[in-house]
Amino acid sequence: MTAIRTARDRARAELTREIKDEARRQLAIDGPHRLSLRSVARELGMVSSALYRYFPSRDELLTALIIDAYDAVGAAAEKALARAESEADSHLARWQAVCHAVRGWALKHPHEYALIYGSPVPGYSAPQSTTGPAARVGLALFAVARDAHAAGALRPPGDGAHAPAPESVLADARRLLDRLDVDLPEPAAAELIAAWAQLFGLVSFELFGQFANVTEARDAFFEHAVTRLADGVGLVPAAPR
Amino acid sequence: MTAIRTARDRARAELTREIKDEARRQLAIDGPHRLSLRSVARELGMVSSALYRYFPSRDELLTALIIDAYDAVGAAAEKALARAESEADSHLARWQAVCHAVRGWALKHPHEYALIYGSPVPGYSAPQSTTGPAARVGLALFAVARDAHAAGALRPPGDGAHAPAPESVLADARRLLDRLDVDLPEPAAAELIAAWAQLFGLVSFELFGQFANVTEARDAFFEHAVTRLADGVGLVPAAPR
DNA sequence: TGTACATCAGTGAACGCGCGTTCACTGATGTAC
DNA sequence: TGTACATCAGTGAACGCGCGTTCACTGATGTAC
Repeated sequence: MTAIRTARDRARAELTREIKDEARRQLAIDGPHRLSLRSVARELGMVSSALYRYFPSRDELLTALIIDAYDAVGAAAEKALARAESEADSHLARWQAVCHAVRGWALKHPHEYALIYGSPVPGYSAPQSTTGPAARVGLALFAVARDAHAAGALRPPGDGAHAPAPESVLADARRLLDRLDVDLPEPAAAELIAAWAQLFGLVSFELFGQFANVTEARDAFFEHAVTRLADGVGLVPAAPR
Repeated sequence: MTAIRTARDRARAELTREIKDEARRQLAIDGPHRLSLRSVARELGMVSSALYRYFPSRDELLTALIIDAYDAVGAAAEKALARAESEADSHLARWQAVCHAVRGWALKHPHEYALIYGSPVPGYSAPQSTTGPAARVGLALFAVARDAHAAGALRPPGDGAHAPAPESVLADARRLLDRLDVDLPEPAAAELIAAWAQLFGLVSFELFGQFANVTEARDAFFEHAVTRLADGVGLVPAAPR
């Protein structure tokens, strides 16, 4: 039923994929705003109007690419996490693995990264359908913290001397924890949200050229910065024994 | 000589400004890639070819806007710092003042912010002339740390239990400190570079919509995150007495 | 202070381009009986 | 298994649009003597 499809269905799925692949290829060269249905069609040897059998408009094609990009970076993060878990790495190592996966994917797909974490495409507002895929990286980070907490490897809140988060911030954290059904102290969740945003600050600055003339040891810098982020969240450097 | 200009010169300066103002206005509505010389000219009641007396190409106009934007956010940061200094605020308060100025400017000028901290404009690589203005916010942050260090209000490196930065990262920090002629421990400079990038990660996530459904207490969240960043750099919460 | 010439701002027409989207159509594939 | 009809993919032409940039031009402003 659902497994065996007609020839038409298979052809349709394949062509949909080819259209997106070609669009991605052009994205990687020209950036999102030069992506045109006509040139995608041209490259595929079709007439431009034929694409309308697959995507009702240019914006819908862009949306599909955005969702795919979120899914790709999310999958990379999840895969890195799964590998680190299976290798029984420390919680810190898992955190680092997720962060490195994000950066690695970004360096490999700079234009797709820019599409989702750069300026929003003008006149275009991301539809609801993107929010699920967009959450995956954040969820991977939450999973690391949750597991560390469950294992007693998360520094308890109030341990450091730093200022506590105000109540309104903790309330946001609580709402999020409830929605995700994750067990984590609220202060840690608040730090994690900040770390999540800051992780992408590091990646974006590197990718968008802000580090030119500032940092050359990019790998080492990122590794160190990410370790410090983990520290801020409360992941202790080595598992306690 | 340089002060008194001919009528032609004054008219030229004024029109150059008006062109940029109108371009900025369109930027704020449509985003950078829809910015067209023709529509700017139209709005100013000129013929499109007339703009070529002022900017040799569309890209040059964009470059001018980019430089102006860097200068604007840099000036906002510097002004906030100067005010905090004159009010003899604590070093932490100065840090917060600079960060808030950046966020405030960004919220007020989202498209200009996206122009400089969002995706690089495709096919366009920022010329050398942008690097000076682009550095101003970072320099303001460095100034805060430098003054704190001079006043003995910077936590000495190695004080916390966190992992030290690797040598390659410290070397980058040293080169930067030399170039800027700033006296600061290398580890602190390394943390500061990371904090600088992370600050923009926070602002970008807020501005580009990643915080939707995550954080509602935006002001409090930012304030707290920025205080934690200062902590990471070594700015002690209150001036010691 | 006046004149002759050089510089510059702005015009209007044109070139050549690519774009998104619509629409009536043909021919192939799928479905119901 | 065969036929009649419905569905769908892809075509080709067309609509209407806006864009960056060039160029020869006119008329105003500035400069040198």
